[in-house]
Amino acid sequence: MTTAAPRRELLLEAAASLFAARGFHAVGIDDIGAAAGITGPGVYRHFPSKQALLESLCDRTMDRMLALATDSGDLDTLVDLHVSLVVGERALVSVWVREERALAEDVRRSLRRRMRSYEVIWREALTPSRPDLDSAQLALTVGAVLAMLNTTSLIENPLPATGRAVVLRRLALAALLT
Amino acid sequence: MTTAAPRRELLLEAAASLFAARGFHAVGIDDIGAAAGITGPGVYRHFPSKQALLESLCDRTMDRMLALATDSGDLDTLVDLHVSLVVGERALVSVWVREERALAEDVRRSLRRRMRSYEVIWREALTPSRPDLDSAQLALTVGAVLAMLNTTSLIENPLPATGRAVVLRRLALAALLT
DNA sequence: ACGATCTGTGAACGCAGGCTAACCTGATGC
DNA sequence: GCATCAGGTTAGCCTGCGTTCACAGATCGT
Repeated sequence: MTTAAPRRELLLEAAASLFAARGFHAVGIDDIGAAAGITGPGVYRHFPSKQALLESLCDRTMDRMLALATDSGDLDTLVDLHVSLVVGERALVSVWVREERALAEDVRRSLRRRMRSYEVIWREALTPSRPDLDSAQLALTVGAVLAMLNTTSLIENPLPATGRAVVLRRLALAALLT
Repeated sequence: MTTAAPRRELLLEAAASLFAARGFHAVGIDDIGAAAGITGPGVYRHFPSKQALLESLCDRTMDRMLALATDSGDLDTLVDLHVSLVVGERALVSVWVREERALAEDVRRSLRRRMRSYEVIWREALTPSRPDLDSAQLALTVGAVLAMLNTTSLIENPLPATGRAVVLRRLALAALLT
């Protein structure tokens, strides 16, 4: 399964699950190293700082989201892909959602810009279905639905992944199109 | 307006807006004191620790939510009241949503228990309208919709409060009832 | 008058935790 | 065979920041 994963990747995975479970500030460098099989300072052979680790994770999340967006045009598959991302990569998404603030200002701006362009794609996909909404209402609608899907990554629920996906997809489409 | 507010209250308001704007860990005791008109250590005349400040804020938020829930029975007014809380007390809600993790374990458990009882009220109000959902689906639906409303407190949008409330109300009802 | 209490101040303490320094080692290339 | 380097290790530095301490004015009951 995780055979012969390069150390750098191990560190990212370890950081993702630790940050998701306990939060950025509550996790020490030593914890991250230990979870990847080395000691704390060893981490600095692969990343220049603890923040850089968080940056890589958030960047990666955003990369995946934007990749989804370029793949497909209509709203339906947009929702589908986003839901599958959120359900499939819970740790990554929840870290991005909750710890974005711990990033340096410039990195945050860059991330927000990319997020904004993602939202624009959603708005454009939604616009034809909702001529009743002005642009501010459209923006709030898309923002709220995306927030719902994203923060769902940290809700605990007995449903298996496929069940979650079905419910979320229905919720999102109902909110967007009703 | 804020004439003759007792210092303790000033501190809570200052902490709320600072935590909301910059995050718990990025705000120092000195900042909080300064925003309330005193120096850092003076805060300890009113609160035993920085965490206690956060606890008070989260407790207060939860108090308000539970107060709403007991006031009214049917889903429609439940949504209405929650939306008006979220729109009216953005700082309080966003602090609770994002900084809950910084709390001590026992306080968190207590808060979660109260939140859970709030969600149960929502589920009971929703159940008659949705006989098609089993209990896990119901729980996820309610959790997702509440998460949407709550996290909306940190979305920036040109719409005025009333406009926001209208959109959010429609989104929530659509997601819940469709 | 006058202690007591409440609320505020400046100075300093303690310590957690991110990061650096110095050293070690096995693989690799020439 | 030996220099080099990637990738570890342990020990320790150092800064920020939450918190405590000793003290100073008000305000107040008696």
